[in-house]
Amino acid sequence: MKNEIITYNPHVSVDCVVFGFDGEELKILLIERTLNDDAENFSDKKLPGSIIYEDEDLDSAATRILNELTGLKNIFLHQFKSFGDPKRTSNLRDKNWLEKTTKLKIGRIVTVGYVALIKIDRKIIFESENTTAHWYDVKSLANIQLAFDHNQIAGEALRYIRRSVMLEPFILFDLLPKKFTMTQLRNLYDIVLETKSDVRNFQKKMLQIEGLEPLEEVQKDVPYRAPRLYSFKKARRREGTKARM
Amino acid sequence: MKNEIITYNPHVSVDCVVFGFDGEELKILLIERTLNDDAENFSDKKLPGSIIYEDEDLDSAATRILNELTGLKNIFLHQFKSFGDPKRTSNLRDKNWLEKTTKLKIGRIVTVGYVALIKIDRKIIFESENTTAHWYDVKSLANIQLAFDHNQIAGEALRYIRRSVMLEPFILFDLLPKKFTMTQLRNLYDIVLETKSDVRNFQKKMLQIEGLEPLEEVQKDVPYRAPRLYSFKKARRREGTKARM
DNA sequence: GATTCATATTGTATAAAATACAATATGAAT
DNA sequence: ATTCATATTGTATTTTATACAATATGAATC
Repeated sequence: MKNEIITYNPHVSVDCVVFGFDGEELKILLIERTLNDDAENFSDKKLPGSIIYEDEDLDSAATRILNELTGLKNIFLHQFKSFGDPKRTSNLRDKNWLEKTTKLKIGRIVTVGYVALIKIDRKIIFESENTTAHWYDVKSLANIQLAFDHNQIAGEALRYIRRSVMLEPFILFDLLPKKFTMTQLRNLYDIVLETKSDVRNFQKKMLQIEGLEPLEEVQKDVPYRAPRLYSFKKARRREGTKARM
Repeated sequence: MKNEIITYNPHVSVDCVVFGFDGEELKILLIERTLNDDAENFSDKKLPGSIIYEDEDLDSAATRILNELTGLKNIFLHQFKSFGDPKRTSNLRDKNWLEKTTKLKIGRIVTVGYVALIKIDRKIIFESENTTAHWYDVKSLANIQLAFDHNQIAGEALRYIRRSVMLEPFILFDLLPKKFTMTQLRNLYDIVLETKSDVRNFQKKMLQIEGLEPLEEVQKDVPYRAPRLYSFKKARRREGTKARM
């Protein structure tokens, strides 16, 4: 709600792929898109994203738009890929929705993809004037038809995260609550990398990550032996371990 | 030289960071940019790149533009990052040059960065009506002021390549001639990753890459013991080695 | 309080990979 | 025959990865 006149750049957008983890499943944040038109009347899902302002950096646009659509603040968004198929906005339904919501004549839009790994209990405005947000199982993406090329974008985001985890496994801690169990960490790791880790070997390997510390505390309200909790005190983010020979 | 009328999309461009290796130094392909204006008169360097067509995929645009500017064909270009600082085209010199060469009114341009690793003896049109191309030491980039934000783009490309090599060292073979020596391979590896490999250990490690084969042939015209030549027969490109635990 | 249940926790032996380290070989040039 | 400049090669040690399952814990139930 600024006073200045804001000009849109209707040729470029950003889309945010936000991942969460509930201890069991990898989740993705999607928002509802509805159109009540003379011609059409539908509701489906899309990634949080929108066209940028004319005088705005891409990173800033991603941060702003994610905030506007979900209320999320202080999210570390990382650019991972841009998508520029000239036909990516030409589906009739997408076209109608765009022109209705932006009130601009929309031609082709190149979109810049951003990804974030967040704790699933971060405060999200799930219902607002403009949007409805929800967490969905990443698994279920195969069965949901998202707007535009958002299925493709989400897929690429996942592949990007996978590569990142191979180089810097500790980025997974961004997805876990402040206190978590080793089993949660292992589940997450195996879901992202599509592996099946051995319980003992995994434990050993993780405990040599600097910053991962066992707490004198166990999980509560479990109907069996309570697992120990761990926390991650981020050391400096290192730029991947440097290969040496 | 097509007959159809081609429409530009003056809001989006691609820039190509093409790396080569001469056995000693990592090289980058830059083209000359000159402007003879009433006001200004200068010549400097830039990455091969340009605005895209309105009806053109990003990947196709990168391929087309690299070809138009350097004659290079069948180059595997990989998108690595987009750059969208609203001020990235607002330097006066850059602005003048853009409007002169495109004959379009140019506002803000978001550019999509592509990277390629090629054999340095690939046929390049170094001189043409429009452009002059040259290989430059990547090292020397610190002392060359490129057009726009091209220094930044080249830097990001290098960091991108570094990460890729950590996951998939065999991409380095794209930079080497069909037959190369172990010393060349080691030099290249060490330049890209900024390491200093031990000669014996490096040899051992490389020889377990499937596809890397010693030839019954040695380098010629060397004034000392001739080193053995190797070649790389690309097995299937694998998507990084999958971590297992 | 003994038993069941469901999950947590832990160790050891073996194999593979990474590292540290320098003497000898080769072929051209003198 | 000697020099020169670089190529080639092995071994011992350390570190890391892997394979594998018995015991511990605490809550719930009888």
